[in-house]
Amino acid sequence: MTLSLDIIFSALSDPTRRAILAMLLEDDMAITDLALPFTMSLTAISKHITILVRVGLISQEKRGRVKWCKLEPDALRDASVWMFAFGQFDPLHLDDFERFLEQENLAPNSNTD
Amino acid sequence: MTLSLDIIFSALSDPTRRAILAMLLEDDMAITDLALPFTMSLTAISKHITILVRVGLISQEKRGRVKWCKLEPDALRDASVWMFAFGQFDPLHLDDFERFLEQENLAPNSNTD
DNA sequence: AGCTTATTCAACCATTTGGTTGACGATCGT
DNA sequence: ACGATCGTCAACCAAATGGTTGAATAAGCT
Repeated sequence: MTLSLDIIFSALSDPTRRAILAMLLEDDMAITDLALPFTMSLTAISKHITILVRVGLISQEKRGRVKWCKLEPDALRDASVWMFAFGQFDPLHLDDFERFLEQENLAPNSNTD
Repeated sequence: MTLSLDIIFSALSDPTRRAILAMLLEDDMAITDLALPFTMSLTAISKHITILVRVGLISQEKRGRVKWCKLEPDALRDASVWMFAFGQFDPLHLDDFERFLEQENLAPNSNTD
């Protein structure tokens, strides 16, 4: 349990990996496509994705020769809870979250029609 | 901004540092006291604390020869918002948080008396 | 069958990280 | 003034991290 926090936070500490996750927020993608925006090698991106898969933030399904990557936000749950336990000292946080969600139309109950 | 997420998540990825933060959740403490529960050297703990100060998670006030450390949970704000933006795919999260806060008596409005 | 595309593997490299020890500067108590 | 305590500094070390290149595997196209 404490180990999973180690590797989750560690996985999130790299900007390339966070960018990959952000891309998957839009849609499921193949590894080659995920690598496209970056200047670094495909191998490097592949390694980053391996790390994200290992910590459960990404799941993969191989169809033909292409591996489709899918965001698994549930893997953030423990880390979210941990962080929120510390954030509690600032009484504005919960409101902040809700306001953020409203703004971004990301709230679970935001009726976006 | 993206740099601060790097260093915040990186700071959180070490179990010793998270343990230090947890200790400061109870009370402000001196560095020597923070080091007490750990088997590693005082120097090692001092370095960990330096990192936590650098990313803003701890503030320090020197009184005499002892440096008092204080938790600064606001430094978690950006990271919390980032994580929550990803967690939004699971509609249970907000409830989870609130339930967790209630259980732990950590909610901003939990009347603990 | 043969070329192309998708992805990983293996080996290597530089830098960062997390730890150690021993010495050092400051401050406190007596 | 002296010894103990608080904390950092400097130098060092092993292991992990993030990247590279070149070759290998596997699947699709024609």
